[in-house]
Amino acid sequence: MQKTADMIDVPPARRLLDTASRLFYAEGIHAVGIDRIIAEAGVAKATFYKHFPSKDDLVVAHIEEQDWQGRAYVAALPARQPREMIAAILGRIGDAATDAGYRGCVFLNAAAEYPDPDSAVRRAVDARRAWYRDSLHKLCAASGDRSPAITAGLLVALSDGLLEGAYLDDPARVPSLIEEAIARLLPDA
Amino acid sequence: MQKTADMIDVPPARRLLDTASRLFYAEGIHAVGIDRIIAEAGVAKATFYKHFPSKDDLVVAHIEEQDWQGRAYVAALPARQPREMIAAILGRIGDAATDAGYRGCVFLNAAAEYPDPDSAVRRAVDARRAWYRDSLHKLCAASGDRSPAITAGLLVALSDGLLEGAYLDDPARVPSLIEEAIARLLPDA
DNA sequence: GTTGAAATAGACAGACCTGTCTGCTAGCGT
DNA sequence: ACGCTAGCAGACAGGTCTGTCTATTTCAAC
Repeated sequence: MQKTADMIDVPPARRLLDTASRLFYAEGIHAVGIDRIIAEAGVAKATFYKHFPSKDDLVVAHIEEQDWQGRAYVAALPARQPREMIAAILGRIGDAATDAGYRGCVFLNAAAEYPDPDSAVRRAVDARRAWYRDSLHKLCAASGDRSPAITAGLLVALSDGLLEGAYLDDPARVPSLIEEAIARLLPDA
Repeated sequence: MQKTADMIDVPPARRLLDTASRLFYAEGIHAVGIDRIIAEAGVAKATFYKHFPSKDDLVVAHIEEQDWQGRAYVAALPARQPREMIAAILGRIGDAATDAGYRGCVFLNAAAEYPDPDSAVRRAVDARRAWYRDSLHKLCAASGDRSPAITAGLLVALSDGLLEGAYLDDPARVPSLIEEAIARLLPDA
C-alpha cells in the first residue's frame, strides 16, 4: 500500500501499531500476517523487525495500548458517586457495542487465540482484567456494598458477557441490558 | 501416532472428530493443522478428505457436536420448577469451569477466530446461542417473570461472562458467583 | 560536503498450511 | 476366486508464515 496523506510524518512504529490493531481486531491475530501489516502500513520488513523483535511483541503492544485507552477513559471520568461511576464504566460497553465494525472484546478475542497462560499476550490480558476487576471492586466498596468482591465479580462477568453478546447477538439490546443489570446487581437501588 | 487400544474398531470419522475437538479446544482452531489431526487420529489424509470435504467442515462438525452435547444435557434434566431448571443449567458452567483443561467456551473461542458472520462456523455458533437464549427465555416466562426477554438476556450474558472468567480468572470463584447471580437476577427470590 | 542513522525494497530460508493425487493393502460379500 | 470398498502411506503443488539478510536511498546534523 502506498503511504497516504495522513501517514506523512507519522513514524513507522505508530503506523505499524495502528495498522496491526485494526487488522488484528477485525480479522483475528493468527489470521493476519506480518507481510500484510507492513504492506498496509507502508513500512519495510526490516524496519518492522527493528521496532518489534517479533510478531508477538507487536501483539502485546496492541493489547497494552487498548488496555491503556480503557484506563485513560476511566481516569478521565469526572468524580461522581460510586454508583454513577460504575454506570459510566459499564455504559462504555454499550457505546462500543453499537459501533460499526464492533467485533467483540479485544482481550477476550486475543485470549481465545493464546492458550498458554504464561505467554506475554495472556499476561497482558491478565493485567487488564485485574485492573478492571479492581476498579469495580473499589467502587463497590466505596458505595457501601457489603460484599464488594462478589458484586465486582458479577459486574466483570456481566461486562464480558455483554461484550460477547454485542458481537454475536443483537448489539441494540445491550444498552437496556446494562441498565437493567445495574438495577438488579447493585444492592439498595 | 500409532493407533492405541482404545481406537480399535472406532471408525476413522469418529477418531478424527474426537481428536480435532480435543486439539481445537486446547490449542485453537487456526493453530492446529490437518497434518497434526490425522497423525494423532491415526488416519490417512485421503481418508480425512473423504469424510470431511474441507477443514471447515470438520470445524463445523466439532461445533455442532459440542452444541448437541449441551442440548442433550438440558433435555435430560428431570422436570422441576423453572427456577431449579435455570439453576441446573447455569450450574453446568460451574462444573465445566472447575474441570482440568478447561479453556473457555467452545463457541466463544470459535467465534473469536471466525470474523465472518456468514461463515458456516459462525452460523453454527449462532444456532447454539439462539437455542440457549430461547431455552432460558421459556423458563423465565414459565417462572412468571414479567420481563422474560430481559432476564434471559442477562442470564445469557452472565453465562458467557462466567465462562470467560473461569478461563481467564479464578475458576474457584465461579460456583458462588452463579449462586449469587441467580439470587440477584431472578425476581421474587 | 560528509558521515551516520533510519528507512526503503525485496530476495531468501525453512517451516507449515490446505488440498490433491498415486499406489498399495486388507477385508468382505458373493 | 473376484471385485469392490475403505483405509493406509506418503509425495506433491501452490501458497503463506515468521524472521534474516543484502543492498540501496533518504535525510538531518555537523
